[in-house]
Amino acid sequence: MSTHKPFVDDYLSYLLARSSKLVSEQFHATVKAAGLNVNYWRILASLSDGDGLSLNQLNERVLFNQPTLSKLVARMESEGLLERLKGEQDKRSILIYITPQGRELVNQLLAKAKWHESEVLANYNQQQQELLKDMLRQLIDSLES
Amino acid sequence: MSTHKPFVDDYLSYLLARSSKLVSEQFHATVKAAGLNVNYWRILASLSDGDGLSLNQLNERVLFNQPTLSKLVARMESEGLLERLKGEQDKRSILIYITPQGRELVNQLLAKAKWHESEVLANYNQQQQELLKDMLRQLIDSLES
DNA sequence: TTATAATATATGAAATGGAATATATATTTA
DNA sequence: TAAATATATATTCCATTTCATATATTATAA
Repeated sequence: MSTHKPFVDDYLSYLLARSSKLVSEQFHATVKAAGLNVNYWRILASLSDGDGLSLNQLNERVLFNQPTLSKLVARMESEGLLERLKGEQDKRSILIYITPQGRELVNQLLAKAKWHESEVLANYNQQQQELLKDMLRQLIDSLES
Repeated sequence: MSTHKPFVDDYLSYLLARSSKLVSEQFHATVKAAGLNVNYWRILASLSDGDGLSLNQLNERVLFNQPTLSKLVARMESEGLLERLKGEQDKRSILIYITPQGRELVNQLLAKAKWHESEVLANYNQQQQELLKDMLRQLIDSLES
């Protein structure tokens, strides 16, 4: 009998997809309990440290595709979580801001997200945690260019 | 001016989602060029090292949700890539096998996938590559239990 | 046993996502 | 500057996914 390691268990893309899904899905329960859908949460979290991004800039962070993000942002505006303002210099662009209501929601969740992360990483010491994140950031940088 | 690090750039779930998406999307062009859609590829890759899994078992690997996988598998059968057999011991279950045609497709892609992975990881030495994968595997294990 | 609960998969209606394209504005070129 | 090209966002239409539930089979309990 073969002790051959399954393809997917040694395939980086699979390991990333699987870990990503497992980590984020655990947190989804919390997100939904706060009355948000997951895409809304991703958008708000991406804007949380500085809004006024254009749709394009926001999309570079959240990696949806453009029509999807366009529709999501429109819905979120109609639900009072975001505000869209036409760009001053470039009138094609639309700049996206978090409303006070959206801010309140995301602030609650940011704290919970950090707490959840610390649970997920409880088995690693501080140095290992940084190492993992650094490797991922490096990977992302190399793929973006 | 603040040099504060954006929330998402230090948030594990985001780093995983982003790296996962970037890595897999790069490879999608190859998958599509082979005439496959991405979900088909994931399913075939997950079965490549041992088929005859039940729908449930397969779903534990691919992490779709059950109706989605059920429909995908049905379509893939109708397109000649998979075969579905009713389970012997448990007649509720359905066991999924790759057809010769599906096997041929996936074999081509498995080789290309490994090559792509080596490109993605070119900046890391062998030891770092194993370290990254080990950390991800550990993370997955801890989340599955 | 027979009734009850649990499990594996399938199905249908509604929501969502994506490809192609439209619209509006900006930039470049002749 | 006028025309052509490029860019940012929106919209339409269609395929796919999801939620809820149905069906079939198995396991458990009375």
